[in-house]
Amino acid sequence: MSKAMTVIVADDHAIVREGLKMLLSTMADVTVVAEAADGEAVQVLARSEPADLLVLDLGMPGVTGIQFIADIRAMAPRMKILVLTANVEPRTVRAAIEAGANGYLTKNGDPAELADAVDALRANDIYLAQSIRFAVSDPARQTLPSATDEALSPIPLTRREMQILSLAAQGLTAREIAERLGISPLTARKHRENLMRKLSLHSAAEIAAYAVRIGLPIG
Amino acid sequence: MSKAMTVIVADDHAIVREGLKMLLSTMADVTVVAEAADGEAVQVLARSEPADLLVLDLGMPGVTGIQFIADIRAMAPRMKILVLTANVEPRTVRAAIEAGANGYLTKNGDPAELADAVDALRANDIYLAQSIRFAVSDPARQTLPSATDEALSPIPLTRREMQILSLAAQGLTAREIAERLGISPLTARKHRENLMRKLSLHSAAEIAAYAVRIGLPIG
DNA sequence: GACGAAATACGACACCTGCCGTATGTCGCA
DNA sequence: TGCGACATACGGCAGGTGTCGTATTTCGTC
Repeated sequence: MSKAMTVIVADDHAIVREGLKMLLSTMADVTVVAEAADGEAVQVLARSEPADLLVLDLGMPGVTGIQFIADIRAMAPRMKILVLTANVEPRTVRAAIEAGANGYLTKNGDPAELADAVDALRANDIYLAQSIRFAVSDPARQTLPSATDEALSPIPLTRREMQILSLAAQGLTAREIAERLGISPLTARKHRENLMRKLSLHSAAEIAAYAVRIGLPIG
Repeated sequence: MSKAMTVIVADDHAIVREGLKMLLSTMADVTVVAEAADGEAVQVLARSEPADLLVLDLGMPGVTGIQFIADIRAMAPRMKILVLTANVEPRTVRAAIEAGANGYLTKNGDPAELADAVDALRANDIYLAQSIRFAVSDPARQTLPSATDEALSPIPLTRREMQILSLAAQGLTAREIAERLGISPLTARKHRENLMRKLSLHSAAEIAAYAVRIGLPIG
């Protein structure tokens, strides 16, 4: 019927990309036209050759969380974004959708859901993995994402805080972080302090555990 | 020529399993006969229905590192073990091989390596991913793994150290750990010190990241 | 141009950490 | 019986952390 749907596959693991490509290629009217291994490649593709669909692993290097989705959404407003990640924190799911993602799959889910998700997105629906559907379906949030922004907002971190989170997660001290970013150790410390308050974390260990769990780039 | 090679695919992400199965099914004489999503399932399969090959993701829940490989090797001595992980620490690669793994692939590597690795293992060779080959090829380690045990052995932790690792990973201080275990804070501290030396970790953050990455129960 | 958000920067204080010692009791195994 | 591994326990010291302040500059947006 309609012409083939073009897809960009973005995941830092080549083996996972290959698996996704094979899974997608079994679907009718789906063509994988490009792949990306880091956030920058995704941005370049979104700007120069946006496809109909982007399958995006949130744990990639250079993909600093939710803000990245909003950036891609801004670059390629008509491209569907299907987030694929191991992360199942309700907060992140909500935030991803509000930032402009059209679907959210977990790596633990039934692989058949990938096909369902692609179909749903093709029909301009939003698709959430079975296992996390409850997270967004609570009655207080039935309104369209475009409406409420400031309500229970998904703890937005600033760009700087995102950087500090990533570096602190690697066990770097405030001084080391400051050196890498070319700022004062006291400033690095203050950024960390702020992000810890936002995320309700209380130690370096909790920062690291949190970062690994949400699949932040650790390298 | 020969009969088909039976394979068990073990990864906690269903989508990755599915991708691996598709990749493997494109190879001649390879049949995926089972899959597992956690360490326990792998052990059950190894005991009851060992296959010719186990493709094992080291990052799975219940797969507590190197010791797990040795256990599987003991349960099914004739089953080839192909380790697949994002981890590229030379130490881990060496330890995995010494514990009885027959191959080591990284998730970042060229997917074509999977076929190469399967072929190599079928021919009773050991296969290492291109990107990490240097790690084990240093001349000082050319001896057979069966010979040297005490040398750089695969980092055994005592029961107590395991407990402390788990608690420290949650961000607990020495005092809090001591309270939970009913021992002196100074003793808890010493246990932590010892396990850190064994694992070459140097901060609470690294402990937490390590624990989450190897899938320790996080409480 | 005015306002707010973000980024920058500094200080103080109690506490914890990572690293270095040492020492004693228990238990298994050769 | 004795050796070695493990668990227990204590202390010092330099440095880092977590939490509380305050203050200036830069930047986007209304």
